[in-house]
Amino acid sequence: MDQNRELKKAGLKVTHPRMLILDILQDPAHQHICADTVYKLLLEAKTDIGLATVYRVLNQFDDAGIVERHHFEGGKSVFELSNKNHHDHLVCLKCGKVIEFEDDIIEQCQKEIAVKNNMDLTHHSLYLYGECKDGCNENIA
Amino acid sequence: MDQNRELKKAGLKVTHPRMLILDILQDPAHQHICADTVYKLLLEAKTDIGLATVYRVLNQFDDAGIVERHHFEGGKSVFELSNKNHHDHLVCLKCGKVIEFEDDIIEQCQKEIAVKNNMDLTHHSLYLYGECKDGCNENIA
DNA sequence: TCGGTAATGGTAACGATTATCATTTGCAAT
DNA sequence: ATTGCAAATGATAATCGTTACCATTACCGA
Repeated sequence: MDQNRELKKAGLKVTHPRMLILDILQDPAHQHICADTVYKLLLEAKTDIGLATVYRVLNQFDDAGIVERHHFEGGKSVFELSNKNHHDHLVCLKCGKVIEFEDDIIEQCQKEIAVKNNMDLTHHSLYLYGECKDGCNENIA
Repeated sequence: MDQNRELKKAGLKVTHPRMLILDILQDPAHQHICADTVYKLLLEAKTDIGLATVYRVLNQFDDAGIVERHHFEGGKSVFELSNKNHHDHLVCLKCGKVIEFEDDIIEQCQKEIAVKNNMDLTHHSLYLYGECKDGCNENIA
């Protein structure tokens, strides 16, 4: 069991809810997922995990660095596994599609801006919003 | 009256609450202000404008393009007058200070990324978070 | 297997924001 | 100036995402 080790490494006890939530996060179909959707998926899977636990576990995963939290427009947090390279996001406001991208030049500029303004940079959030030119199904995910 | 024209141009009736809120937004001391703070200032000014009206008016100003809405970390919206050049924000997580900056290179990169991914860019949000190296009073505004 | 601590689920509570609705106000036409 | 009516307002209930609380349950080392 791989999740097993992942949880222990983070100092978290291996419990049923945490395993199931990690499963969902690891499913490529569920990138950038919100707490509510995780909860719905757990319900559909006929488990009886409470919404409070979903929020708690996602927060713990965030604290442990297992997931990253994002604030896209809309007011709710979305999470993604943090086992990939740093990247930013391009979000389609029509269909909800999320494209990940990396841009070294932007990263470099940000560092310079922080230095210029006498700040220690801890993190940043960059979201580009737009509309797919084609292949957009108009359904917000 | 300057506000008068500003409101009419936006197709908004000139009312007491809207004038007062516009006053507050135009005060350089109140850049990046949240709805709650606007309401508190109105209370201190011995007016009897309701919180609902504050939210309503800020939304109308946003729709009319009079203000811009930002989502800094912390979950609440902050507003600033949009009568200045486009810029992004650098936020100190210790003292709450907000520094505005412009970076043409970053802007250019963003456009290229959108093109590369076949998206029409409508807007973006870029926030840099960090800590002042000095002169930071540790009080969240 | 047992025991204690940590984790859980249900639900109440919370903060930010919006909806509802009866009352008041701006303002165009008189 | 006066009137009429749609638009705006204020009080408050309701909503949404999230957290707090607390009695019960589940991990896991001894």
